Amino acid sequence: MISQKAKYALRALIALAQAAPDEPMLIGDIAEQQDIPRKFLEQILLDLKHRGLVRSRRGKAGGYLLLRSSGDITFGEVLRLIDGPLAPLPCLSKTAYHRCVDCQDETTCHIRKVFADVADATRTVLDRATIADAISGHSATRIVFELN
Amino acid sequence: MISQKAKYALRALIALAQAAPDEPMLIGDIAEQQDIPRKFLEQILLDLKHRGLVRSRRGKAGGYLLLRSSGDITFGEVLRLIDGPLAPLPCLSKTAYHRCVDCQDETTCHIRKVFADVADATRTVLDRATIADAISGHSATRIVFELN
DNA sequence: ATATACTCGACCTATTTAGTCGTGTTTAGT
DNA sequence: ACTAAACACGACTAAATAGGTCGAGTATAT
Repeated sequence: MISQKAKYALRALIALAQAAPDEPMLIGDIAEQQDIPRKFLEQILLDLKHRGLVRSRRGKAGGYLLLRSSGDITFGEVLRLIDGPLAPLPCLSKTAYHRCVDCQDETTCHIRKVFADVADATRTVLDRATIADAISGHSATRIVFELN
Repeated sequence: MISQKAKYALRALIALAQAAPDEPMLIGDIAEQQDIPRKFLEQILLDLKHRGLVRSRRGKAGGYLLLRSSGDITFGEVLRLIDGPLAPLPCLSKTAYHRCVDCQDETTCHIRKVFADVADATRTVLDRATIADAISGHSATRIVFELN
């Protein structure tokens, strides 16, 4: 399960992508439109800003704007920044690899091989799906499963 | 990330599958072989027993045995029983569906569509991969990704 | 000036995770 | 029947995470 925070982040980005491209959108407006606790959303947008996904303007006529194109922001990127690595095991993360604490031998680990397939699949889907895709309802990836 | 508990459960099942088919294996032996805290493992094996994956014999010459064939126990089943639903959103779980608390309209939810692909992929992989597959190192599913 | 709006560290509560403990019950062997 | 071996099981605990909230501060347009 992804965190509530990550859901909020994605919904906020979708709201920004749907807003007028050059008029900043207020935190309060995003919060109300998307039904997100306002103070919590402040925190989230700040994270997104620090990571360069959005920019902000303070004071009157301030608010938030998408800094990059909605077709250029992937679900994978957002989830990694809010929830951490996508991989089901730390030893399978490409972006934040570290050994499983109690792993005796990674090359022969029986469960690792199964989860490598899971990691691969989720990474592919989430790193291809953009905010723009989500809005259009168009899926970026078609997945075909074949029996081995 | 899957929980430590689920990893332990999978490793314990793998150990049982690799043991002599009709001689019970001691909790202590599984714990030592797999480097799992013994008391914690007791709890886990009890869960697996209540769900019918293993059976136990008490007293001298007691221990645990696999109740079903290792080719019949899937990773999906084990993960669901230890960690709960596989789906990344509650509204995408086939086994434990429930509405996202703050969802305004499920049919038009933009993030749901993307995560539906993720859910599909992980379900497919995990519900096909068995304990026997894990031991043999043979992958049950080949996944092909196509651009849409 | 001043009202508006973002900034940001600190704080908070409930739940979950990862165990541990101790007592009880069952069983095989003598 | 006794006893040692082994599982059963509810209760307990510490630390981390999730999901927020608070309040003082800073920038900006008018």
